[in-house]
Amino acid sequence: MTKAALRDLIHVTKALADETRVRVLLALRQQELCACQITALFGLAPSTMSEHLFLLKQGGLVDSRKEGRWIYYSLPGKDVPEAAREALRWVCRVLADDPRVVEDVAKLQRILKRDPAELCRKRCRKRRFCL
Amino acid sequence: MTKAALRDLIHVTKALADETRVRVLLALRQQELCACQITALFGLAPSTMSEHLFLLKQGGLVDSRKEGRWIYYSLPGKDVPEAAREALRWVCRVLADDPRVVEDVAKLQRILKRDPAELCRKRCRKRRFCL
DNA sequence: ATTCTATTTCGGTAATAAGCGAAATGACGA
DNA sequence: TCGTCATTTCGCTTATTACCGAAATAGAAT
Repeated sequence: MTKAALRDLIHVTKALADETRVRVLLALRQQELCACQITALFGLAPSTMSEHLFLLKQGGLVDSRKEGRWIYYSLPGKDVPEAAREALRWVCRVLADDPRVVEDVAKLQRILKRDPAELCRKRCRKRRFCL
Repeated sequence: MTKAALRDLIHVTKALADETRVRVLLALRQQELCACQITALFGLAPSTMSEHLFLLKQGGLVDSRKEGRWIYYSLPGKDVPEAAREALRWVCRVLADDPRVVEDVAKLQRILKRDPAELCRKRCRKRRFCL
């Protein structure tokens, strides 16, 4: 179809070849999340998570939307590139019941109850803040 | 479903996160191939290819069968693990028309015309033999 | 304008992975 | 048995990547 399907696919598989990144995708199933919420969910440095999100975006596995200072990430909509669409369905289906992913969802519920602004402040001031 | 779906899936995605390895999978669509044929196809050292094949096997993306001194690799049959089945269909479908993959198929035709024994001898004696 | 603040970019370190050649393994043939 | 040969394992080097903190960027609020 497209000319460089191989390169595109490798972008996708490299993006998926890291535990943190696939867990991010699973966390986005229900709603979009801002970068600080994702960062809080996994307890990594903001810079680290930013790089993970860049790789996901490069693979076409997430969309991002800027609103004020916040950047919201979400699973891609109808414009999802071909190489990524099936991969997303596959990953979400295979991992839906994985215990780690279930834990992540529970923790995410707690994070969503908090004010994102306050979350960010805590997160960015004192590093390694983890709910 | 299974307990450690996440670990299994990462094995699959890491196996797929390398250009050589996905090209090996595509080359196996039509027929099983022995290790020396695969090695000749890509022009890598036998030890390197052996490690690639190990990773593919670890991800459940190939089966292997020993016949005498030769080891034949093939796409997995009905016993393919859940984490790998859909991934295989996805990769093969997305890459079917990629120019590099098409080249590989053409080169593979030439390799299949040769006697595997002779191929192996050349390949293993003088390293970097490439058809 | 200046100060906060959410995110990204940069520089560096430690862990992981791809590549090779040499040596080990295991099966066949003389 | 002994050598031959296809493949794998091992030790090593180089390249890539995950991670961090510090600095840079960009948007909001004062």
